[in-house]
Amino acid sequence: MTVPGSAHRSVKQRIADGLRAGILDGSLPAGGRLPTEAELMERHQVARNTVRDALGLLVHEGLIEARRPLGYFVRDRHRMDYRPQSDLRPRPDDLVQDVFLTTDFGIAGREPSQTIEVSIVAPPPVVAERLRLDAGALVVVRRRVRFLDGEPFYGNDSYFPMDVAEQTAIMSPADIARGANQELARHGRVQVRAVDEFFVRMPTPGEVRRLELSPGTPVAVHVITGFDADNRPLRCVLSVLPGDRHVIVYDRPGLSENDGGPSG
Amino acid sequence: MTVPGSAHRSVKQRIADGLRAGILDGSLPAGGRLPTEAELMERHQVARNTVRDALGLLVHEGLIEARRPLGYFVRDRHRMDYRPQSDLRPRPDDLVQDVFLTTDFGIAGREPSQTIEVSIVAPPPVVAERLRLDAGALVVVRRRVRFLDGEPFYGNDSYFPMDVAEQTAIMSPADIARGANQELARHGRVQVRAVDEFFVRMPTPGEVRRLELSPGTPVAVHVITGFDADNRPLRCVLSVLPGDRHVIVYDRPGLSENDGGPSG
DNA sequence: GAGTGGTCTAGACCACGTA
DNA sequence: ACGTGGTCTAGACCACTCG
Repeated sequence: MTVPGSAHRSVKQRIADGLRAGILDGSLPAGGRLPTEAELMERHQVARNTVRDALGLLVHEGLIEARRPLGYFVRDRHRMDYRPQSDLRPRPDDLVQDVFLTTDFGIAGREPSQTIEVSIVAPPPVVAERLRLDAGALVVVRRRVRFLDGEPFYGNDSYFPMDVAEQTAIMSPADIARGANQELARHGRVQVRAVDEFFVRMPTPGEVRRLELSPGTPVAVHVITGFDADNRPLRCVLSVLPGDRHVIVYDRPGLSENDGGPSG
Repeated sequence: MTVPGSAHRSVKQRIADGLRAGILDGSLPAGGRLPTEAELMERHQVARNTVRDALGLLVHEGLIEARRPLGYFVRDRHRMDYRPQSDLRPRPDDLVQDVFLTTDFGIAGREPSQTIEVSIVAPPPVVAERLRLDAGALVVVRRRVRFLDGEPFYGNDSYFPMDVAEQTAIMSPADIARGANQELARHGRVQVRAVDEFFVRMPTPGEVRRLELSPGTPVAVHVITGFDADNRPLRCVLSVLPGDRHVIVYDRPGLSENDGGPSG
């Protein structure tokens, strides 16, 4: 068709707009089923590929997902909180509860589990940079996936320079009894400072498989670099958090003038 | 075709795999041009739509973008840091510089600018919750977009309950001289605590327009809720950070046992 | 088995910025 | 003007899984 005066929205855009509006205003509730492709073809009198293009927009916006052969469904989000600062101070759970009454923070009743796999590898560039490693240097990595009721919750890969990890329990593919920090401290490597970074991006195909991500699900990558008193990097932890399952929470005293903002 | 023994990868997947590998190993460098659709059709002996499906995968992974009529290009990322805690303590720029030698944190030489627009609206649900507003209650919102060299850098919307904002400079569509916190404090509303939350999701079409986002670019939504000494919410700030332009950095003392982790 | 979405083909015309 | 990607059509066959 290509109606000239149709507000510069293509057919697939207008089909997507209608469905999106229904999702946002609640007339298509979370978990609800959308019309089938055939129904949308009939309703809008267009070819199947046009309908699929429209649905593809919503899939990549993270609003819907296809469950073949049941149809398309409005995605439902049950996000859990992730607290990077949890070791710094006690969690003011009472206050948070009070503040966010309607948010689902529940973890109760869900069975946690994890897989751990220890290996010696060439580090990815992001890790090599932060650990200040020479090209070709190897690292010990503890690759972990944490699950809740069998559903992957996040990936957590800890990288250690070889000289830091050797002769410690870090090399063992089991949970570290008192945590990696105390294990390192027992060997004279005390971490006194950390830098946290968050990147936001679309997942790699490997992450999609490992964390069972639906299309349209971005991830936050939380990179923690720990340093000793001499400012030498001791470890680098790379957590991959699916965006549809987490909210990252910091609680802090202070004024917090609007946003922090960019700096250079 | 549907070759049975082809490792369960579809044709479009295999075309995408080849291009992705080239991007990741550097043989297709950032900023470089990909083959045209016609060239890929010829090379792989497939229909145009199949080629487009393959390229669509990479577009939605955020790896490439189309610049019509020039072709597809490998996306280049120049991410700037965003420091939510910048008002809490001086930035240890010296240390950070030392740690991340190769990351581009430069803001120098780029001309900042912003647009501000003040209005009274019904708050979005996420804000109404955090401000503990009754249904139907209105808020004052200062909607801001910050630019660097004319390129949208992030959106920053500050919401205030009506009773907090009225009679203050917040209602004026100009920059607030000493910042909103001091302006509120001048009126007896002192913020003593804040909770930070980060959500990761795909942008809405409105955000895509406002921030000029390419397809495959997720956003981090930084929600700050500020409280006074009586634990009453004073303000809620919603920053929308394009994932291709930012890295969020926290610097903190302490042990930071691996990751914090989920809590309930 | 029936019906869903997933993949692929082979065409057509359009919109747009570069040159 | 040209070549690029963007949109749309009208078909075909396949893979999957629910009932």
